[in-house]
Amino acid sequence: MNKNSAIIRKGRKYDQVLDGARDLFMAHGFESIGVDDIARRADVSKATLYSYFPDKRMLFMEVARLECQRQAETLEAAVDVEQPVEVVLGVVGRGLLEIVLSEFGWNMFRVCIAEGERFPELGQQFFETGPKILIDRMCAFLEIAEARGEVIVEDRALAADQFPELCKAGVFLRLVTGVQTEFSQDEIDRVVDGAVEMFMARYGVKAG
Amino acid sequence: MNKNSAIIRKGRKYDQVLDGARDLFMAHGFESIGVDDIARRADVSKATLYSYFPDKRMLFMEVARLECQRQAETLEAAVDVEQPVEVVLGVVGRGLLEIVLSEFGWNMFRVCIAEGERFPELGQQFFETGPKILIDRMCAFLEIAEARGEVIVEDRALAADQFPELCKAGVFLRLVTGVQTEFSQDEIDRVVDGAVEMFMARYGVKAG
DNA sequence: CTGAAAATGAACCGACCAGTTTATATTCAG
DNA sequence: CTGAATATAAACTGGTCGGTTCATTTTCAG
Repeated sequence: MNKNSAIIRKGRKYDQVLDGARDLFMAHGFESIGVDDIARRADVSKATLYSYFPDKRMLFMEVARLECQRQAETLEAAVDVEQPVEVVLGVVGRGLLEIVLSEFGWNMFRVCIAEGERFPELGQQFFETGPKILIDRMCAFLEIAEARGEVIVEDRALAADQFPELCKAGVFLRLVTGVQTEFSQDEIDRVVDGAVEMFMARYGVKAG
Repeated sequence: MNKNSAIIRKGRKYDQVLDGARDLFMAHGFESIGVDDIARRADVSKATLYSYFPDKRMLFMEVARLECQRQAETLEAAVDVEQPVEVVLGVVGRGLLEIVLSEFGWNMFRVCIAEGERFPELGQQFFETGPKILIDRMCAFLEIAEARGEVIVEDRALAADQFPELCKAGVFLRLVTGVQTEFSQDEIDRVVDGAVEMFMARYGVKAG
């Protein structure tokens, strides 16, 4: 047996636990899932679970960290900065909405907010490993686009905050309040296209 | 003693309970507050409390309903639709941010999301009595403004969703994740003014 | 003053759940 | 084969909290 595996991961069933936890947490949030549920789902004893993770929170944070990372990488891979601004924004917007509307995005958000005062580290970790990355990339991209003469942005940080928010217009609030839980591709296109149009109207350099 | 008061309100200490509940819920959210805490704060016995409200949820929903109503009225009173669009939007934006950043707004939101799956009615009630009202008024105002020739808005519902979202750019996410909890007037002005500028760039009718 | 309605408080119930312990069983390297 | 490391099941602890009950006291209209 390869010695590295024992060093890198702390035991044979480490990933099993993580996978089970991810499934349940992402589907039902944090509080409504018991440690017993996770152990059962992961086909692992509770004692084993606690031999890997000090407590439920830490387990959740690890799940969240990994999942955020995965989502960020997926979105980033879909972007080609060589494309015109409108195209890039469209891709980013649609990708963002996909995350926001996914089981993961929704539950991640829910837990961050719900548990905000009981463990604040989570919300901050989420922001740093999720939205923050998007905003940073957005800033960098706007700089490139400005160098290409496609846009003029005085306050880049503000613009980078505005676009993602614009993409969630109408969708996010209805989602989190439970007023609407399913969104058609048409609805998504309408809001993303609307966001791109608005963004370009404000920052785009006129044709020519 | 006036007979109506007995009919309208169900007992002498009804308001006492409501007030105590509001204070605690708005300051600490839903789950972290116990029914015993509320009874103690309201100077009322637990049994009395339960003689007015069937359970903790219903108590919270009533508190939420009243508070939403109050906030909506305050914001509405501050608006003068006779003013130019830019001015009205500025007032609305600043008023909205004040609500969002307040103890009430923040906790209201938190609870809606946190308890979303345990009692969905709350989120929906919140949406209907809060954001929905703003959006509706916004639509109506855009129609008026368009009649005055100040703006041209093809998709009014979308625009009415976009503006409030734009006002929260950068602020909301940092707030709920706990990354930033205090916002200076300068920061608020920057984002609201940015929102108005962007909105006018997209929908405003050029000078003249 | 009086009697019904309202309020009290304190004990109590039952459910839930994170985390621990223990005695037993399985795995696997050497 | 052996023994140390790891895993297991299940019982147990300790605490929280929503909601109920009831015998007693307070309030207040008529």
